[in-house]
Parts: sequence; C-alpha cells; structure tokens
Amino acid sequence: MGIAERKQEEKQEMHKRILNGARKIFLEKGYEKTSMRNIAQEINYSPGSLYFYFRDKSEIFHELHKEGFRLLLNQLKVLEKVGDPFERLKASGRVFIQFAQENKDYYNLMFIVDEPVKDSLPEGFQIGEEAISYMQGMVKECQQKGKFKDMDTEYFTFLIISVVHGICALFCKHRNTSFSGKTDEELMENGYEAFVALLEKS
Amino acid sequence: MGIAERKQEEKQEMHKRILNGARKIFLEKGYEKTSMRNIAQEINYSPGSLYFYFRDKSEIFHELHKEGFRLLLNQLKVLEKVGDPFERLKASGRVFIQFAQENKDYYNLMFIVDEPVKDSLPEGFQIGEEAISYMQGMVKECQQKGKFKDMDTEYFTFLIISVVHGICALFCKHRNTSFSGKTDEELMENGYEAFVALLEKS
DNA sequence: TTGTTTTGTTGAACACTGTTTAATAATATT
DNA sequence: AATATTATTAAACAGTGTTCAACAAAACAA
Repeated sequence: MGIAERKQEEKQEMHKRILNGARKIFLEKGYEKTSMRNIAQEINYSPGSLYFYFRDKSEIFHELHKEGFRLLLNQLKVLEKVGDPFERLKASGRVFIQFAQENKDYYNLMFIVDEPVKDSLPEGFQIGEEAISYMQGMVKECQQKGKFKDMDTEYFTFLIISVVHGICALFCKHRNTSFSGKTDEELMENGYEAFVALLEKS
Repeated sequence: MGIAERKQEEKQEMHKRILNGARKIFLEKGYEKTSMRNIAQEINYSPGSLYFYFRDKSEIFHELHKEGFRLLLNQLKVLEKVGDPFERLKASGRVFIQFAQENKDYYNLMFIVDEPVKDSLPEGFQIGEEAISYMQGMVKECQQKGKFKDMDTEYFTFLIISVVHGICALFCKHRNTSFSGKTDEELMENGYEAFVALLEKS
C-alpha cells in the first residue's frame, strides 16, 4: 500500500501548508479579521478547498490553539530540574509572563479570544486542565515544605493563576497604558515581583 | 428658538432609543454576533438610519462601554464612607468582583472585548485612568498608615488590579472549570480572600 | 400660502464574510 | 481502457458593515 501511504502524506502536507498560511494571517490580523479567502490567497488556493481539510474556520484556529499550548509547555518543561518547589513556582510565573510578552498573539488565541469556543470544549482545554493540576501539585509541594500552610490549596492555586493571567491579559489588551512612564514589560515583571514579595512574606 | 430645542430633544430620544435596542442585543449576543440590521429591526428602523445618529457600529458600542463604567463607579462610590483605606481597598476588590459576576456582559464589553478599540482610545479609557489613579491613591493612603511600606506604589497598584482583573477575566471566559466541585463564585470570592490574606500578612 | 432649504428616512447597492455545492480535473483501481 | 475515488475550483447563498441617491417631512423665507 505505497500509494495510499504517499497520498496520506500529501494530504498531511497540504494540511500543514494551510496551517502555516493560517498561522501567519491569524497572528497578523487576529481571529476576526482573518477570512478564509485571506488564508486561501496566502497559499494560492481556492477558499472552498480549505473545507476539504478542515470542517470550518474555527477548526483551523483550534489547531493553532493547541500549537500555542505545546509551545508554552515546552518552555515550562525546562523548570522541571528546579528542585525547590517554591523556586519552581516563582519561575513558572516568570516564564508564563515572558511567553505572553513574546507571543502576545498566541496568548490571545489561547486565553482570551473566545470566538470559537462554541459547544464542545477544544482540546486545548484538556491541556489547560493538566496545567492547572500541575500548578496545584507545585502549591501542594510548597505547603508540604511549610509554605502557605494556612491556605486552601485550590483557592490559592486559583489566585496564583489569576494573578499571572491578569497581568498578561492587561498587557495583551493594552489596558495598562495609564501608568506613568513605565513600559509594559517593566510593569508586568515588577508587578509580578511585588506578588512574589507577598508570597515570600507568607 | 423653541423649535430647534424640540428638534434636539427628538434627536436625543432617537439616540436613546437606538441605544436601548442596541444594549439589549449586544448584551444578549455579544459584539460580534450583533449586526446593525439586528439593532435596526429591534426598534423598527432601517439599518441605514442608524448611521444618521452614530458614525459606525463601534460608536454605538462605546456608548454602552461608558455606560458600564458609570455603573461600576456608582457601585464603588458607596465605599467612600469607609474611613480606613485598607478596608476600603479590600472592599473595592469585592465590589469589583461582584460587578463582574452580576454584569458579565458589561464586564466583557468594558475590559475584554477589543474589537472596537481601533485607533483613538475610547472615552471609557479616560474613566479607566481615573479608576487607576483612584486605586493608586488608596494604596498610597495605606502606605502612609504603615501598610505595604516596602512596596513600590505603582507596581503594587498594578498587581492589585491584575489580581482582580485576572479573577474576573477567567470567570468571564469560563476558563476556570477545571477546579473540582467549586462554583465560579466560590472560586472568585475565596481566591480573592486568599489574596487579602496575603495582604494582611504584609 | 407659496417656494426653498434643511433635516430625517429609506431601499438598494457595494464589497466583504463563512460556507455549500455542482461541475470538473486528476489520480487510483479494476 | 473504463470505472471509481479523490481533490480542486468557480459560482452561488445568505449574511455582514457601510454608503448613497432618492425621497419625504418639517422648518424657514418670501
């Protein structure tokens, strides 16, 4: 069955080619302002053909959604070596914020834009749940070492996620231009360090 | 000039009528899924007529955007009587979170949806800046009373805003379903209280 | 009360959108 | 070589925001 095999490979190549074109346009113009015709034109295809490879526009988007999660998780992975859970926790936040800074559009696609959430939760959320239990695990480790002892694990985890996401979300929406002189990056990093300082006192 | 006066009043009435129809549809279906034709139909008008009163769809939206801010500020206003700045600060966060819970769609319009941000900042942002300096004032008051003494005022203010917004943003996007059993409201309130606990230790 | 100008309102049109589909071309199977 | 499968396309459909020429209504001037 060499032919069917080659066929499948060709199909996968086309799949990739569409995704590459779509990624470029999506990250350039955002979800709403990207049209199927834009994507098709980018790779010199007819708009209708896209529907041979993807059910609809949101399916293309979700593929990139997952891509973003893989990217982020890879960056978080290097922290596995950090032995002390509190240090690892603090560093995770920094990595997360850095990811948002360097991949603002991905961050938007992953955590803010909600257009194609629709009915069935996208697979990205499965990874999202993993990420949450990963965080919760770290918090628990910290607590076993005496940190945040009087805190409820779940609520505290939720708080930490909220802090980091809040910082990134404000950044992604440029909702933080009202602070004198300081750049977005300064605000984010020092705002986070202020939180770390609170944690350290706890 | 009694006639011109009446004319202006009539125009304002039409303005309001459009806004009322638009509010209903916007809060029902969100920004993207609301069309000018939807709004026109709601008030039995022709779509083109809307453009006699508003430059475009986003201008209608911004009017409601401002409306949301006025609503929120009114709710925050009752806290003026709270003498102790730290108590006032803590209560402000609770009020803010409650506002998001009770006006999820407004919150989306005000702080998350970015479709019509476009070029010139909407007037809502002027109010936003006021809100920020209001927060910063509270933090300063706290610091004068000995709280958060070793913290940078601006970064610390930014952190507080990030925490509260993060909690609300996760809620508005239903990105917090991965916590066992707990309802959204429980998570938000107890997550925030966990933060308050951190502040109190500081 | 005329005629004129200003103010509102409308339907039709334009250029776009996501998506479907019938026709067609290209390829694989028999 | 004939048939069946797979891939591609242009055209069409119903929707979008927005513009505009035509038209009606009211206000003003004579």
